Amino acid sequence: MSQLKVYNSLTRQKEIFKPITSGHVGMYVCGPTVSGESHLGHARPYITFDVVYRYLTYLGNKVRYVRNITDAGHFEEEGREAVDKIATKAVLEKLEPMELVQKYTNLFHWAMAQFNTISPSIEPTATGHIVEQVEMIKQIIEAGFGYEVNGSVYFDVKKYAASHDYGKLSGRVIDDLLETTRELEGQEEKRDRADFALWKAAAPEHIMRWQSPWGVGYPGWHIECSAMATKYLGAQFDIHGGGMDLLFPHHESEIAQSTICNHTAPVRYWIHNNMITINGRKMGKSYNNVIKLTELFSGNHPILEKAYHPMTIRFFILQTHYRSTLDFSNEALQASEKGLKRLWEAHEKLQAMHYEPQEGTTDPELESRIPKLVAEFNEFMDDDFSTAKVMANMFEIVPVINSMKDKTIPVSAISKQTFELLQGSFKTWLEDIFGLKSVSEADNARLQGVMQLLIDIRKEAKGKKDFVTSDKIRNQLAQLGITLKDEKGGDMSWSVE
RNA sequence: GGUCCUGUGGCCGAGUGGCUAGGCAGAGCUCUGCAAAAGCUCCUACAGCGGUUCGAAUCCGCUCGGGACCUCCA
Repeated sequence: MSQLKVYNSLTRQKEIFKPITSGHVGMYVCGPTVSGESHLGHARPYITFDVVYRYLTYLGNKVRYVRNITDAGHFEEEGREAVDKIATKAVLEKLEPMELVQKYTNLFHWAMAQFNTISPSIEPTATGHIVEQVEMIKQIIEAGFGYEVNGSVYFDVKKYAASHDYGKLSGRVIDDLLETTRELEGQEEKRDRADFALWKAAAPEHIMRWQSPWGVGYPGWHIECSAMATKYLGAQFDIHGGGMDLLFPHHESEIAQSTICNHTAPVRYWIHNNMITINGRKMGKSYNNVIKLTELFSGNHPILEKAYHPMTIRFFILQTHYRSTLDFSNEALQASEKGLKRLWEAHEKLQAMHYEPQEGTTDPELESRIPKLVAEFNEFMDDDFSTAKVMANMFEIVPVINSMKDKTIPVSAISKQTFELLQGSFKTWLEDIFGLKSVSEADNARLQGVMQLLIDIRKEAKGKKDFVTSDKIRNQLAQLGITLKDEKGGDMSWSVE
């Protein structure tokens, strides 16, 4: 049994994964800001870490998976005015802030269910942890690393950097940060350009506001994750995940805050997924190239040639290593769609198959190759979650399964033991670890009964060489989006578009 | 401007210095009443130029592309 190795952004190398407490894993993943609809880019981390979660569980760990909901507006600087994203949007849509947040939270949960992701163990909200955040800020001030100006509190990065390595995670050099030529507005209050807000005083028109020792305001951008991760996972925990774009300043600042409060580095393994790009460019609001998940599922977007099933997206994401960029295109997605169909149909055939021993039919080549390919599933996954390589191995096995189904290879070409290994592994890996499920809407007993009837009639017609009737059945079903296939040996199978 | 990543066949994408990943598309064949599916075979690429090495897509250097972060961002 090989050991799980993960690429740690902090050390920039693959390390053997060892949880702090053997058999238990604490994992925190940065969740969505529910001020708007999630898009394709957001799907990547949640699917990636869903598989990480599933795999760690499969390895026998008890995993506490915490993923926050950011429902308190994060600080956004637009021109001179500091505007709270959620508050602004709420005014536009004429909704109560919490109403808006609820709407998008529900939508997010719906999308995650479409992707068949497992719900986190704890899904804390920022608004539900204002007290914890205030407490943490107090601690930072007491420790001498925070200062108050006009009702806002900032983190003193320069002071922190004197005794700690600020920039360790993101590879940033503090002096470079200070020298940045970029002109930023609304920074007059800060002692230093590199400082970041822990608490912001709320302007009168700001709707989301809470009482604090420094006046009415709202929490800064990074503090919620520090506070909630500490609360639910402790001063130090195993894994912190999120998109690469959060490395700086978000995660870097999180480390600084938590280190001051908890006197220890908060995270053992930082895991970051890469971006989904479109025409080589990161998908993001600022680039105006966003495809929302609802649009993706419905096909209702000018870029989209058709609707894409959530499982196609999931498969598409898992066919690439999580640390590589993944470029969106209709062509690529349609390739995934077809690939997944082939793989899944083979999987279903395999599960429905029965082993029949037959003397002298064993194929030594297959008998040695299949277990090897299956054993590599674990090896590849242990190598920093190489889902793409596991998929590749599965595709190598697909022709064998199809041939067995068509009886061009006897099932007994492999031993019963190997057959059961294969059957079990496909189920475990595709369904439990990769979290894929059937795309078909055919899981309906009544429809299955109707189809069986049509198949029986068609078989009779074919038996009488009445091809007019048999073609009529097949053609009209095709028009309804149901594909009927004649198989070797006279059987027929069907699938819904 | 600073820091970092990256450039693989028609497309998408794995790739640990030596043993042609895989998917999609394309071509041929087999099976088949036809169709679809499936099976078999073919298509063997690593931006360019140098260097290290017995041997480089993989290491080093330079050049040229592309991107991310430095500002909300998955």
